[in-house]
Amino acid sequence: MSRIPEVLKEQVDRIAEAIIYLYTESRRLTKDQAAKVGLTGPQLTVVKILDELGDLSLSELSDRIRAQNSTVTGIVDRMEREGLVDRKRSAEDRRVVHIQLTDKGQKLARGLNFEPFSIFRHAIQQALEPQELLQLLGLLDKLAKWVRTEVEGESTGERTKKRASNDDD
Amino acid sequence: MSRIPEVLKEQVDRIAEAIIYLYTESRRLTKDQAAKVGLTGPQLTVVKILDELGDLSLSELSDRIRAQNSTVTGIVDRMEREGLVDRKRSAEDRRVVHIQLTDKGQKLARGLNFEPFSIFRHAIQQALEPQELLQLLGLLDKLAKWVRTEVEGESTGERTKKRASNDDD
DNA sequence: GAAGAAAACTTCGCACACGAAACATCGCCG
DNA sequence: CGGCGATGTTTCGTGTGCGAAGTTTTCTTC
Repeated sequence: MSRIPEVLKEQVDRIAEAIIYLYTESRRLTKDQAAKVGLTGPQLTVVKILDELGDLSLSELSDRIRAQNSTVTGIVDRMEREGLVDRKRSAEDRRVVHIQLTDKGQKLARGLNFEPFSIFRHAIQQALEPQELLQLLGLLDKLAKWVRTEVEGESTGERTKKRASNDDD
Repeated sequence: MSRIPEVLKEQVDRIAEAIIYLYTESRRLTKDQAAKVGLTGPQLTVVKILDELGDLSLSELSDRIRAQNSTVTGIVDRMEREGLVDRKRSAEDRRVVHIQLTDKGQKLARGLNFEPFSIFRHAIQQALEPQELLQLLGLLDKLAKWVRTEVEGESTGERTKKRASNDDD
């Protein structure tokens, strides 16, 4: 069961710390950048995704940004209020709502020269050698895969419904 | 400027994705676990930290959990309401508020057999060989260090005041 | 030792973020 | 056709999470 000597416990903690640090700091900086063009962090992400992929249903959007539908409803509400996106009922399935960028939203998206979490991406590129980069990717993939199977297998029959169809993201 | 061939752009994105995935999924699971004992995610973290380190001022607590004072004020408010912690004005410096676990809070903390982000820690231990673990730590430290200097150097004189005193965490 | 800067908290307003419940629509099965 | 479970979205209540402004206390500096 325990492949890892007790001595490495501290290292495990430091890895966790580092990931938490990288994530929170990146989010904070993304938010700052977004604020300069009048957006919030999540709104910036939505604008970029819609510009890249075209219209999406609210559920598809939720999957993309790893949030619940109820969360995204709120984000879209505020973006609609600002005239950045429109809601369009689907003709084929009238339960579905398609979210689309307005002209204003699209213009905004294309005028941006940064991505969400860009500090993060910069760090990866600037701080690491190509070979290290690939190493890191391999290790993180291994971790992510382990978590994925654990999460989907573990739950006692409940709570597994969502987030089961992530193949390529 | 760009040490990285264009080909690796996709790998960079995948690294970012992986970290975001690991963080958000861990947080979600931590929250689920905490809910079983009537706590929220951040509350679980606070309880564990206070049990481990003893009383802390609100600012020290903020640093530990990487949140702003105004956020922690709210968390402590609700925990105080639930009788998990007490606020004590410091005698030496009457601006300072010490947060301490109540008996109830301490009993709760010690009854828990899991840590915040424990899925995460498990993944690190179970999915990786000791040697990979050290490799990963090295790479993440490198990234974190780069971000740290970038963040503290970059800003045009503003917004750097906070978060300058992290040496060992 | 008093004016003013600085530090520690709190308050306020806003934007996520989630789960549970409500609602509308679709699909199927008889 | 008509029920009826499943699916897509919204609503609601609660809990973060942040920055700006406000309050109290301490520190500085003259």
